[in-house]
Amino acid sequence: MSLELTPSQALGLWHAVSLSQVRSEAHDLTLRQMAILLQIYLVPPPHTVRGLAATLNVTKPVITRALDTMGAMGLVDRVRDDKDRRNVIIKRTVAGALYLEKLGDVVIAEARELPY
Amino acid sequence: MSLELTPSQALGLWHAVSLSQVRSEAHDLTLRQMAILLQIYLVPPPHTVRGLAATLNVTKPVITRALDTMGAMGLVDRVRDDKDRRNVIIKRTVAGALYLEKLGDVVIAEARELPY
DNA sequence: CCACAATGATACGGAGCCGAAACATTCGCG
DNA sequence: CGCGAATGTTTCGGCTCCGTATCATTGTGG
Repeated sequence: MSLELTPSQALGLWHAVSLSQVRSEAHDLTLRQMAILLQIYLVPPPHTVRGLAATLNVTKPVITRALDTMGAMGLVDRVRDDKDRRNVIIKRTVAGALYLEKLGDVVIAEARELPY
Repeated sequence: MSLELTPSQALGLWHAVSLSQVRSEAHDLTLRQMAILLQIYLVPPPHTVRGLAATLNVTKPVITRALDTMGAMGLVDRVRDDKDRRNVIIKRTVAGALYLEKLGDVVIAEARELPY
């Protein structure tokens, strides 16, 4: 059975999680960065700059810069593809997995405490 | 009964909605702006700059600037409080309500199409 | 081999947001 | 009245992100 939400639940959940993120997080990710991170961790590899750019419907420099930023945070890693050295394969990290695990916990907790 | 999500559902929902926002939206709101907008529309008025700053745990200029931006987009409106002219009351707009209604629709649609 | 395509990174000018501090206006209270 | 507190705005320098164009490296096909 699919997950059926009422309009009140949908916006209430988005509100509660956004609020939680804003309140707690000193260094929050951009919506684009968040989407890239989730794509990397929730969709089977391999992930490339070009592939992510096509999926998110943004230009390649957007992906490169986001990977620079999140790479510096330790959330992702980049490795050259040895079969085709033009490609860069984006790798997951323990820190990235932990980051998203915490995000999932927040979503679950806020969903549980929603009114009706 | 409360809304119980599995970790997979929680992150999958966040992923799908973020992706949808990034792909479609030319001019996306900051996480802070989103939190402010949702706070204004989901919590009973009145809303003031000071109150929002305290709720979101940010400084007042953050609220002022976000209201400038979202006001220019027509998503919110500002009116001086006649009882205490130091206060500014933040008002909802039709465009803002419509914007959030569409966001709610996206969340509901993505939740419905989540795997297991 | 060599010209061309593909991939990702970089340069550059512009725009938006940030935190801290200073500011203008209004209220309250002695 | 007058002075300090409260409220919201503005200013400042700095940082990040953006889009376009260009570059460097690597693969591919004739």
